[in-house]
Amino acid sequence: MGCILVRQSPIEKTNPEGRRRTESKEVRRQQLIDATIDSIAENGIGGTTMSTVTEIAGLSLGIVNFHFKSKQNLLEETLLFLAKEHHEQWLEAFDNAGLSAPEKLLAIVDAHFYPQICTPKKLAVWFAFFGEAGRREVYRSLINDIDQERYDVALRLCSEIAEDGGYKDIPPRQVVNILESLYDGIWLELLTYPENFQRSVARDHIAAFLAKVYPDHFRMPAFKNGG
Amino acid sequence: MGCILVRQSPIEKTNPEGRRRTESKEVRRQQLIDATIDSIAENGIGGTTMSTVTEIAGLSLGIVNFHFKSKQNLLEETLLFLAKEHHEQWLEAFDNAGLSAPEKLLAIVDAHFYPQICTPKKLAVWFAFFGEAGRREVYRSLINDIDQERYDVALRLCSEIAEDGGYKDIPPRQVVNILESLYDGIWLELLTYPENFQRSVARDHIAAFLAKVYPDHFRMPAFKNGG
DNA sequence: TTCCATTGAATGATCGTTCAATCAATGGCA
DNA sequence: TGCCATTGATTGAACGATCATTCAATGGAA
Repeated sequence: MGCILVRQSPIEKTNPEGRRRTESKEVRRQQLIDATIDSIAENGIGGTTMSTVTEIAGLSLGIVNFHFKSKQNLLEETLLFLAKEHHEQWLEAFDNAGLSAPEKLLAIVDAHFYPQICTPKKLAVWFAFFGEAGRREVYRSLINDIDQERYDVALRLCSEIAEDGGYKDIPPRQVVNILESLYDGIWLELLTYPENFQRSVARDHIAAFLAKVYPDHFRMPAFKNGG
Repeated sequence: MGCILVRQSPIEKTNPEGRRRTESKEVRRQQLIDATIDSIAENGIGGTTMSTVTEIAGLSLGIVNFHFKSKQNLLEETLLFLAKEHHEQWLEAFDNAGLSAPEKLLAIVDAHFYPQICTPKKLAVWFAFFGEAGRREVYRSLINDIDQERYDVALRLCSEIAEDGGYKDIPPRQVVNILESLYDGIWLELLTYPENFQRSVARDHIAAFLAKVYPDHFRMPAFKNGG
């Protein structure tokens, strides 16, 4: 969880438990963000306190207000971390995909179900933020730019596919709106009924939609019984 | 908001503001549930306190613990009220619809976007509950039976339609799963971007999906630019 | 007068935040 | 290298605010 990005200092001096007492700001901030994700997933935002976060991180109570302006700031940085992580993933998938528009679009879809992105823990945190009625505008404006880019790219791809295939009954914008709804809706199903769904099947549901809308450009996945 | 169900006592004696001081348990409970919906929509679950609820209801602080076992019990009764309200609506729509399976199914879809059900306030409350990570199991088991019925009915209808039309590429169960995901996902879009979507357009998105999956049984809605 | 709904002050618990004290790492100096 | 002063990270007790809940007192209906 972000540990890739942040270098741990070389082990020079360690306390009896093998942990350095002091670390760089960067390391501590990520450590606290990771602990916040764990705490929200387990206790919800309402049940997440400075105590739960610092206890999970194995640090002392006062340290959050040293590395973050406030608890609210810690929450916002946590949301931003998840948004950036997702953004990196789909952008990388997009770049590495084949050159055709369907391949590019399917890469974006698939990125939603990567093991690093689509974990029960992170889904719980996403919907914890989305569900915070009092601060929806704050959270939305935080990730708006990041989300907008994905929307725009998908719209461009769908327009190209629709043009190429002469698909006229559902305009590209509506296809993208349905796609975006499906991401969220299927994520919520995965979160609510984890025993009934697998990531791969969830992904196939979206692929099936695309195969129906753009039949000459996407292959219908094979569905077994159940799932 | 439920006011239809609960009779206000006849006005016999009123205080200077024109309100009776005492009311039946039934009236007070609904009054507090309505106030809870308002409070959650405005402040979130975390920001909803005994004070915010009783202030909105125009009652005194201590009254919630007189009519409900606890704050948590008030929250659960509120969720249950919304679930039952939704259940009533789609069941009535289902009964009043035409006899064919497509008509029945579309009635269930449409019920999700009734003005009484699909309000910004109530959507905010739904997702506030879904987002509560710490108590997801509690809330889920509360509404599970109610939701299961809709799922089963929809599955039966889709099976009938698939049989009738010889649709074989997406099994009925997967169609229903996608439908359920679309309800949630489109509700979330309506909640997050209320300025970009209208209820009727949101409903057409689902109708468009059905027209693609069961083309001989559902008509593709006409999409204008935008929306 | 009886009964029950209603009130709101009081209580104890828990929260976010502050900050003086403490600890460890680093750089300069001998 | 060995030693010390400086810097900055870390700790946790303390504080004030806010919360859910309790309950004795009050009000109104029958």
